[in-house]
Amino acid sequence: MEDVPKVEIEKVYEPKNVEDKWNSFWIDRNYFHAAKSSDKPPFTIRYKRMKGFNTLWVPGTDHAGIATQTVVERELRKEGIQRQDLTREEFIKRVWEWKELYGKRIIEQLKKLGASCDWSRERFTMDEGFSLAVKEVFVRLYKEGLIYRGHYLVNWCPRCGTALSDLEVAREDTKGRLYYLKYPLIEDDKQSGSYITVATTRPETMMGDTAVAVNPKDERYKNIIGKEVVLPVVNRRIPVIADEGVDMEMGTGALKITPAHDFADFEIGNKHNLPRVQIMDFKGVMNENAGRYSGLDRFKCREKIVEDFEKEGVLNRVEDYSLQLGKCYRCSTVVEPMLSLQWFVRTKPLAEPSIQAVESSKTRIIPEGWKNTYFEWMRNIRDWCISRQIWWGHRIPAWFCKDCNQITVSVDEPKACEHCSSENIEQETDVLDTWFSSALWPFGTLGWPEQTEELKTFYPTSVLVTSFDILFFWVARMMMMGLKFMGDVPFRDVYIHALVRDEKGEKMSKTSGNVIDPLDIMDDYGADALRFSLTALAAQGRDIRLSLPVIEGYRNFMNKIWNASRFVLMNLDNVGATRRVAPTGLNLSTPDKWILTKLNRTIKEVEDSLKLYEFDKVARTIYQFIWGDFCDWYIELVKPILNGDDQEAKKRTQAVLVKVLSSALQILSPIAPFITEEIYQRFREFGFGLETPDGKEADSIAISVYPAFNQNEVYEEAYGEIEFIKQVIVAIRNLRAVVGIHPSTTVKVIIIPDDKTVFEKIKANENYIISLAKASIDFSHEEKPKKAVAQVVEDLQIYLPIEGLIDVDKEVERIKREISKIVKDIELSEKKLSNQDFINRAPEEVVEKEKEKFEELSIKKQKMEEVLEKLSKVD
RNA sequence: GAGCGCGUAGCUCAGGGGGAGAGCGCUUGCUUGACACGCAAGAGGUCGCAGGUUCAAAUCCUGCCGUGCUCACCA
Repeated sequence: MEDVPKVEIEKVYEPKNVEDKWNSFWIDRNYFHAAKSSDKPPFTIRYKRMKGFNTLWVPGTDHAGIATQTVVERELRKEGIQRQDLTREEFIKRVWEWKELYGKRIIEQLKKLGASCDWSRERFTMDEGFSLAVKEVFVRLYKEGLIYRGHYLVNWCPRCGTALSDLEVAREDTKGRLYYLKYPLIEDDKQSGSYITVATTRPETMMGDTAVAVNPKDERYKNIIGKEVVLPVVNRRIPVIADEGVDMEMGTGALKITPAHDFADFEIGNKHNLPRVQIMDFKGVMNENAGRYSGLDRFKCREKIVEDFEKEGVLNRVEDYSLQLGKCYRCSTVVEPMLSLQWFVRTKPLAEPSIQAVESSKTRIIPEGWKNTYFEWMRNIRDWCISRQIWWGHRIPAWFCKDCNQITVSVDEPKACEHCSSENIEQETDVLDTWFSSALWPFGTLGWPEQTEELKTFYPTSVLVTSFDILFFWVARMMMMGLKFMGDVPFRDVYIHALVRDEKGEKMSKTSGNVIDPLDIMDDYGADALRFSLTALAAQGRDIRLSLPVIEGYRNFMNKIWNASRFVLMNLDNVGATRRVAPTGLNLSTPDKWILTKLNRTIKEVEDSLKLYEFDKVARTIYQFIWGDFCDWYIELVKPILNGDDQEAKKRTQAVLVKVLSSALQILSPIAPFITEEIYQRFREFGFGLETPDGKEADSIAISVYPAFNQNEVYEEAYGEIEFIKQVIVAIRNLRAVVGIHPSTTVKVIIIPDDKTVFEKIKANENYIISLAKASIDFSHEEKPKKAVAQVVEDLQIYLPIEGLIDVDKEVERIKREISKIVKDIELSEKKLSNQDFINRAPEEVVEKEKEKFEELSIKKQKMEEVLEKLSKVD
């Protein structure tokens, strides 16, 4: 007792005391810094680093154009300032100031989580270098004709005051109304008194109608094709045209055409050369083309016009109608299709190679199910509107000439128009879609357009880990740009991880206020507990429901690891002697062999699962090994040795303990880096350092060599033996519980083995049974006990004699229940074995296994019946 | 409308043609020389419903019911 080492370790693991310390330790030591070039293949994450790869994780953020501008504008408004009160430069300065203050949240979260990014390479899409790449890409695409400018109908957010891409419009189920409007028919140049009725959800757009379309096959309208109707309110005459695209079943079969405010109508308008009448301005307010409604907001206008129509008899009827309304994904304002001059990317030529790359698995998408979603989008891709009418973002590098009206596109600011040499030029005020710049991330962050060493080393990257909701926004577009400008895919693997939802399964969002801030969780439970929870719940193809009880459970697991380590450390006396002893050469005990076998199988399973991105399996495997095998059994099996006098055995056990725990910590380290580092550093103080790839002692577990599966440490026989002994121990504990014996009382059990091998197996492990089941064993071959409860393990009968009274009836019931369970299984097994088809058609090993099972069950049944008979005789 | 996914213990979820699993919760007993954020022993399930394929189906197929998501210009 005197030489118990002076180990001072807290009973409960406190993440707060260690996490920040190790984070700055890792970063100061440059452990996450990637070599510019290396002969080692690159990959990300801690696991690969421990496997000796040159790893790089580039951290960074995009500038979130519209969202950020919106927030900053709101801040300014609190000061009574409108954006327009400032110059563009002043405003952008304000955005940068805001970004410096609040834009670090994500980075903070990442750092706190212990993300092993190379922080010296942190990038921001608005950085100078990255901006250069953006301009370069724009210019090249423009020169190739893949970017064009034109007057088209685009999705317009009247609140944000900018065009949006198709992806930035969210469709939402909305309750609306279907209004039936009567348009008077013109005959012989005057109103005939008859009408044609059209149905619309947007009656206010009628002022922009330039035709009514019907299906040429529609008998109802055949005779009025080519005639005219007169639009109420504006009194404009418009033709009735025929178009095959009109669905005769929908509405009235007559479709009002508003080319300037509806995408489908725009197409029909083009086909028939219809004029486009724009009836509202960019704020959604009706303009002079709206006649007496001019100046009204579009929704107010609708109310008013419906009211008027009702009075004037234009309105035939109104029906409730549910529709999918497009809304701005940033502010939920109803999007308005608007005619305007915008910049577009011609996407088809870029999509083609991106489709092929995934078809040929040059890039793999994991889980595979997402491939279809990717293909679906890529194959139906439409041109991408990339111009935004905001200030925060990459200003489009195009200059308009006021003399010749031509455009000059250039990376550097031009002095004069390249067409007429006029110096009277002005830069485009629009900026680019944020995603246009994010699309360049994989090469833009590595120094492109310069051909840097980093590009050569790390492009194509190994893996992108991301969420499905930006599969199109980001992944698809990185694919297009990567293939276009680097001639190769941006990443080999795309791992689509689960979306984290709240405990009710709802998507977290700021508006519904159910966001759990990871920083808060880490504050309460530690970063490792959060990391482990997310890993354990990361089953492929399923979202994560994050709830506090789950995190608490894994916090407890961290504490368990802490205490197991505490136990091992407290038992490391004679440090010098056991230091760095490889357990393989020692005279190992059966439990030693058993735990080493388990360890190696665990390592193998973990690595196999990692390769398949099955992170949940990785977590479960490690959890089971550390808690279920190492703590519950190995430590318990070994306690008597550590407390005993056999010095040799003690040293051997210490060596195995350290070896197994170290390896377990290593495979856990990529998931729980903080606690494993803390424990590792304490082990180092005792002289148990791990090695780096070049054979030096590792200053950090994060750079130690990941343990490898070792076939020489797999001991089948010892493994089976301990598994058997475990069953015996559980059986005895069960008997104790049934009878209600106090845990501290030692009992005597009678074990009746049928053959010598079994007897020897028990005998050899008697000590373990004694200490783990608090039982002494009496091998009485002849005499079965008079008064006892019993259990059967395989062909082994275990009796616990009873001194006092037990409820014999209850015990008989219990055994009978157990027997009937066995009988059921036997019957099932028998049925199979007597089925000729089964014998003939099932694989041999399955039949063999079934026979063995039948044997086992039969023996067990027989033994149980003996026990029952015995018990029944007790009065 | 099209596509994808999910219905397994009270809850959260693994598994995935040949003996129903884990964590939490629950019951019972424990200040056990690492840990009560713990230890030990238990209870708990026609694997959504109905057909089909197969020697064998919780697992594969079809349909249905429920549920979630993504995409789509249908008035």
